[in-house]
Amino acid sequence: MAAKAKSVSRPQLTPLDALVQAAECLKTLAHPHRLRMVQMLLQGRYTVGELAEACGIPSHMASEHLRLMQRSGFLTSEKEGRKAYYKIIELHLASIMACVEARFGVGKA
Amino acid sequence: MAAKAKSVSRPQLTPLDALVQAAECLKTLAHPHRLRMVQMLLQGRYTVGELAEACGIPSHMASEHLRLMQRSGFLTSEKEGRKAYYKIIELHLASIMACVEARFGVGKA
DNA sequence: TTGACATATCGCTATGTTCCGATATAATTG
DNA sequence: CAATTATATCGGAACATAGCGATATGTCAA
Repeated sequence: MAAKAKSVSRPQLTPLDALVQAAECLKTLAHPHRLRMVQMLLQGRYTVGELAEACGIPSHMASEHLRLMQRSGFLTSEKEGRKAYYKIIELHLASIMACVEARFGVGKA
Repeated sequence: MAAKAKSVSRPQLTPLDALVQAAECLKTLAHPHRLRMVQMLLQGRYTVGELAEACGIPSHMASEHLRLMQRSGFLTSEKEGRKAYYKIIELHLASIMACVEARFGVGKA
């Protein structure tokens, strides 16, 4: 099967089901408050309340964003007393956030 | 004071309005067919029909995805006869796709 | 135990997105 | 010119998501 010129120059395509997963992860990330939370969590451990305050949202909404990211495998949480600390477990988030910061600035922009 | 890490280690936050823009861009990217199109376009120039076929969707839907990405400043198009060639103009897409491929594989995964 | 606090969950509404058929425009071919 | 091809746009149905008040759960302090 001689194929068309194209099939020669496209050895580098990600399979569709991987792209479906990738799209879901990007969708999870694609929210300003969730981006802020990820950015903070890449620098340390924070509670729901701290993240909520930094985003200027009620803490029950921060809780929902965090739950969503936890379901996507981005985060995990540890309870300490009545507080819940979240932290990053998906290490690729660091490089993706670096890309985002390279494009959209990191404070000084 | 015991340098509660926090106030000291927090000079690195992206302003909220930049995160709003970033979230919009990520949302634009967060679709499997659009990821496929971007991945292909990072390797060359393609027409609407070629991209549609690679995604297995009707070309009028490819056209909509492409228009969306054009509005987000990712792409531009050039008409040649009755065909329309699209190509990447947002160069940061290369590094973001590299992150995505690092996490989700690029064919061999 | 009572009350305040921190977090989590539920139900609802408003809004947005995806997909699709139908139709429109524009270039090429016969 | 009419028919075909390639792309673009419109309108609507199905579905998903964001945000919010109300409420629930678990923890601490007095």
